[in-house]
Parts: sequence; C-alpha cells; structure tokens
Amino acid sequence: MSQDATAGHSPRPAAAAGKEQRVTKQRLAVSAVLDELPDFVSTQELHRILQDRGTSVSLATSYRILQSLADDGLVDALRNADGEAVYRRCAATGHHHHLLCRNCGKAVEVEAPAVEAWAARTAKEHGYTAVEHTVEIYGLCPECTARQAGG
Amino acid sequence: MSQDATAGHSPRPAAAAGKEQRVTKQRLAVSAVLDELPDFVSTQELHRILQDRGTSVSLATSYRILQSLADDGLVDALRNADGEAVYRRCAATGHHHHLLCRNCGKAVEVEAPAVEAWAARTAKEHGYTAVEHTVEIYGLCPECTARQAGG
DNA sequence: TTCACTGCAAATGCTTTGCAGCGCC
DNA sequence: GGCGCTGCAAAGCATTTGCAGTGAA
Repeated sequence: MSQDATAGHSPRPAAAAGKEQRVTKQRLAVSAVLDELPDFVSTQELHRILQDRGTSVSLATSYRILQSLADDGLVDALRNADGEAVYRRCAATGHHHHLLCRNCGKAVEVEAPAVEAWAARTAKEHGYTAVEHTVEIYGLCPECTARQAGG
Repeated sequence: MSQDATAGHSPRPAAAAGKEQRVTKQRLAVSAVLDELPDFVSTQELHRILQDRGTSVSLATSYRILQSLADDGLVDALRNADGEAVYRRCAATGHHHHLLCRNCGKAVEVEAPAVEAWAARTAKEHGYTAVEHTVEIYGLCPECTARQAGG
C-alpha cells in the first residue's frame, strides 16, 4: 500500500517549499479545460481535448501539470474503474451523477440529494473525513430496452 | 466506458454460462491465501505470498484466477490509490459498497438500502432497465485524519 | 480422451523520467 | 540572465494475451 502523491487531498501548506509555480500557457490551457468540465477527466482525455482546441500540450506535460495541480490541492484526483487517474476542479459546482446506457452510451445527468446525505452520514458514522464519492448507474435506455425486447 | 468486472459487485447469476470451473491446485492455493487475509491484496502481493509458501503460481495465472473469482462474485475487486487492482474475500455475501480511506487504503463494507432504492427509482423514472450501479465513498479514515491534523 | 487451465514471454497501454532548449519572472 | 517548464522519446510497471503442454473430469 504505497501511497505517495497519487490520489486526493493532501491538505498541505501552499507555497511552503522554495519551488515557485510559473504561469505558462500550457498550465493556463489545462486549467481552462478543467474549469469547463463538471466531471472527472482522465489525463489522456484532457490531452485529447487540448489537441482539439489547437492548444496542444505534450502528453507528458499534461501529466505533470495535473499532478502538480493535485499536489497543490487545486484539483481533485482519484482513479476510475479502469485504473486511470482522473481529475476534477475542486469547486463542487453542480455536483451530479450519471445514468448511463450500457448499450448506446447515452447519459442522463441526475441529482441525488438522498445519496449525498447518505454518503455524508455513513462516512461520519465510521469517522471518515474529507469525504467524496462516485456514483454511476448503468442500465439500458428506453430505446435499447425496446430494441432488445423486440429482437 | 468499459465497466465490466472492475469495481464492486455485479449481481450476476452464478454459473450461468456454459464454461465450467475446474478445481486446480493453483486455484485452491489462491483461494486459501484469500481466506487468511482480512484485507485487500494486490495481485502482485498475492503472487509473492504464494511464492513464499512454495505453492508457486505463475503471475499471469494469478491474474487470471483473481479475475475469474471476481467475475463470479466470490471476491471483492477494486482499485487502490496506486491504481492497482486489489482483491478480498467477500465477507458480506449480499450486495454492498465500500468506504475507502484514500491514504491508507482501509476499506469498510457498507450497505445502502436507501441508495439501492434511489438508483432503482431514478432508473425507472428515465425508463432505464436492467439496472446496475457502482458506489464508492472516498475519505480519510479516523487514524489518517488524526495523523494529518496532528502534523 | 477432451478441453479448460497453466506457464512463459512478448505485447499493450498508462504513466514517469532524462535531457536539451525555451520562455517566464 | 537564471532556472523552472516543456517536448520528445525511451524507460518503467501493472496487466493482458498467444500458444503449446498438462491435468481435472
């Protein structure tokens, strides 16, 4: 269980060490994309988005910037089910979850106040702090359900 | 969107497919180790333990066996903070979720009847069928919380 | 006997790192 | 002008896969 700078929030004093953080266009580009995406993105995905915009940033640099941001607590970092590192801007603006069709991929955004409350309560019961959660619902959307029923 | 046998529980009918499961000494050895370990082990770790015991099993086979066990719902499978797949014998046989410490990896199994109900209701509202869901809560366990607060 | 399982090693894909040049401060 | 940042490509590592031999049923 080696645990270094991988996931999440290490509340660390900002600007404690002597290393300063330079403002480069690559860093701004990454930050801008994160601002616009409400959900977690993998580094690979973010890199692809940057390419689409023309603000191409090297893949290695994308990794470095995201790690650096996570290290400073400016973004949330965790792993998705595939084991990829995923990041999200820390501000919890419009937290929501997804209802996904496992056949056509269609996604519906859903809110889950009950789940939020449950997660918070459960975590507190066990003494856990700095809590965060992921919830995904997989199923067949109406169209795909009909298609499968039909034949 | 590859979400198959990765994290958590996919309630699937046991022994549904035509493939039978043969009882080999490798499979028994892996199963025996899992029985003795109360916590999550990575495949690499389990492989090392097997070597120490003399019941050496190939690394690739270890991967295959663990995946197969997880596929049959006989073990819990998820990812630790390093992105490694980790497995543990399923204490609770029923459907449940996890409360994970993002610092030390400690896991607590929790039940969430409210979440189950919410997921089912939400899916139905949107006309989704054959529903399944994943829920994970990440936070800092009491010990790690104290450690971080202290210094 | 049959065919799933196993072991080996090469392949895959995400992530990290060394090094030289560039640009922010 | 100094030094952190970037890009490139190769390295590193966990995990997967092809293939042929072995053993469970």
